[in-house]
Amino acid sequence: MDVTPIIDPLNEAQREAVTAPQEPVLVVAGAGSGKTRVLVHRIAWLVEVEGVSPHGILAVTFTNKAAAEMRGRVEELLDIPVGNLWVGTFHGLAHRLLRRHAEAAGLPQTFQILDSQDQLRLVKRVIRDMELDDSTWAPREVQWFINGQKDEGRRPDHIDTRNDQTRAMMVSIYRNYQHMCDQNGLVDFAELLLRAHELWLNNPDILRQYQQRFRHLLVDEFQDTNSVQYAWLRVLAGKEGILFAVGDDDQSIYRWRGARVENMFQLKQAFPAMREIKLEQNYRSTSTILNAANAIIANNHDRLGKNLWTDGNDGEPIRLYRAYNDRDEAEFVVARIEEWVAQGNLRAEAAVLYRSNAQSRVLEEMLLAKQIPYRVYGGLRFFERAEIKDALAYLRLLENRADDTSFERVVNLPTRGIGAKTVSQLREYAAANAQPLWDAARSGAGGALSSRATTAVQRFLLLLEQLDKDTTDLDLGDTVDHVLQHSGLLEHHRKDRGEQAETRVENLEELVNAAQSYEPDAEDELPPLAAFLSHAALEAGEGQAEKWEDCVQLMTLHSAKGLEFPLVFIAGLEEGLFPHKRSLNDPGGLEEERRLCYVGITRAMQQLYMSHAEQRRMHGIDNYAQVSRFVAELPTDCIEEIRPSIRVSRPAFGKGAGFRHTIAAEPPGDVRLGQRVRHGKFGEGVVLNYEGAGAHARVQVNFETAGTKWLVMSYANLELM
DNA sequence: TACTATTTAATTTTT
DNA sequence: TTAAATAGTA
Repeated sequence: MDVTPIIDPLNEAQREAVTAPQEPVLVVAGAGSGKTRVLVHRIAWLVEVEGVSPHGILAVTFTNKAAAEMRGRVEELLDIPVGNLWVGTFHGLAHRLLRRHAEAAGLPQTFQILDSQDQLRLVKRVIRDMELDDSTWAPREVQWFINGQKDEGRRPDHIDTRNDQTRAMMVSIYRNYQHMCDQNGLVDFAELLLRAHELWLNNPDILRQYQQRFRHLLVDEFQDTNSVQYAWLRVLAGKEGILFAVGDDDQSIYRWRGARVENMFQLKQAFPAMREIKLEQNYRSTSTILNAANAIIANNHDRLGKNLWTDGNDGEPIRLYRAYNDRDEAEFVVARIEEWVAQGNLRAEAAVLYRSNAQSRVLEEMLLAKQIPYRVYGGLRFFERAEIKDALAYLRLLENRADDTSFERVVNLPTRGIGAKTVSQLREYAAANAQPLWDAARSGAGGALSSRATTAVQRFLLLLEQLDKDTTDLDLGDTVDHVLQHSGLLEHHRKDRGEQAETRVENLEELVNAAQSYEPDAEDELPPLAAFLSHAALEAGEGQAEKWEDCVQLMTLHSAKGLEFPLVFIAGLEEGLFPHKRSLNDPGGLEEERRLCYVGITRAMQQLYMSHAEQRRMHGIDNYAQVSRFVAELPTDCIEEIRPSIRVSRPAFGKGAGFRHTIAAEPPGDVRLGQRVRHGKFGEGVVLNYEGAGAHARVQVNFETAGTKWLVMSYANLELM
């Protein structure tokens, strides 16, 4: 057998990982060190050389994209279809297990998946039903709480609420929410994982079956696993399972979403035989860029520790630009991109990275003004669009009449005279009788509805029954088409004028296409419609399905993870923005920001620009910030500061012009960050922040006794100390 | 029921 | 500033 294609393209460390004996392995893979290659080749090695059947291998990733790529590359390398190899996301695999063992998992066969939008709606409803004030119990925070608990594997009963009223209330919302999900056969993302874990724990025979099958567990991006995912893996591995984990602790940027880097550190205890291999040779960036990345991340503690290197050349220095304001910064970035393109490079090779989405705005305006095509990552995905979700709600009701979320979504869409009043009557009746809205509607809420409402509701029920009947013999594409035509949804959007309405109609037509060309995963053994609905929830689709055009890439640092670009800009390196002020409270948060910076830097292949603005307009008011601490952490010999060319006058935007601007560029009065001040009423304190200029300038002061306050400079009469 | 005015809050988002 | 959600009005 010829193993050259499998081991030849590998460097020494990669080869050690790929050809390691069948024992637990942890691969600490730095950015750009070829971790996907190692995973793919490891699978090939196991199959081709070690004689392991693909049937006995499970490979887990976080994103559908990564899963698809891995599957594709394995098939390419092995040159044979590997149908019974399980490759998928944690959520996808958990979903598959729950479908296969729905009963053992305590779920109805027809359970539906809630995406985070659906989940938020449901949380809102629960809060309302409990007659709680939703400003005290902000639905987003409650959702956050519930998911946080689930990510840690905690059910309501596991949570200690002694001496904590707030927590106790959170838990009872959680409990009611879960009750609602169970009643309606709904499963949110976190629940997929938690249930799958509980499936192992409660059904030893099922667990054993999978333990015997999957002797090899390969996990990508291990630093991003949360507690439940980790527990799920450990239980599945048992005593015999062989774990091959790949990850980079320095690229852990999802702690705030439940990811636990510690899982990576604990592996050695959990699997004493664990062999640790570091991939430090980088094939992406110049050594200047790598030096900068290494220097930044060296400021973090709690690392496994590694140093990226390359045998490539130094490349160009990292350019640092200090802008007057955000527009100046954008202008600078766009000018550099124009140069890049003028040198014959592709726009698509340039990426602008930023900390928060709002920053894209100025950049977009500038790109628009210069007529440079661009693409902003993020935003609504195809299956998350309102009109698509409406259509899916009809389809979900066909699958599962007990899906109240979907019921409420479309019961009056298009409008058919079922107003808020009627729905709330139905809801009340359904709650009182512990039955789905569908059943409540069938009984006309026990006769409580007005005759007009009753007819309207009956018409809706009949419509759905009719849709169900008419689509029994249709294939998936025709079913979706039929539902769109006969539910009145398409008509509803067609009669709407305007560009947006047109897009909506196009999207709905696209949905039919998507259904027509959808190929269910053979392993999932689901009826086509059910499979399609799950697919829609688990894989939200592309952001903008635009046709390919050579455009500049704009995205947050988070969404840049895993990507690479010849030319990279990191914009907005300012204290309070990056690192973000909301992560400064705890040291862990700051370290995560630093890792984010590390991720950003390591995206760059050839050229890296970093910039910050003295003045930045946020939420409509001008803010002043100091340069990010991360800039100071860069080695000075990697950096070349770019001085703005001398201009006759400083750029002043809007009214006011030069004079005003001169004042604005300085902190109000003589106040500086960290300055001690005294106030007549509040006593002594320290200046934390300031914003605005002239008469509107405000400072934030942390007083020793009075706490933190925002004060208007012209009134506060602060005494400098 | 649909449109308009007002209020409120604004970090990151693989599934 | 702005987007979204809510409240109020025709």
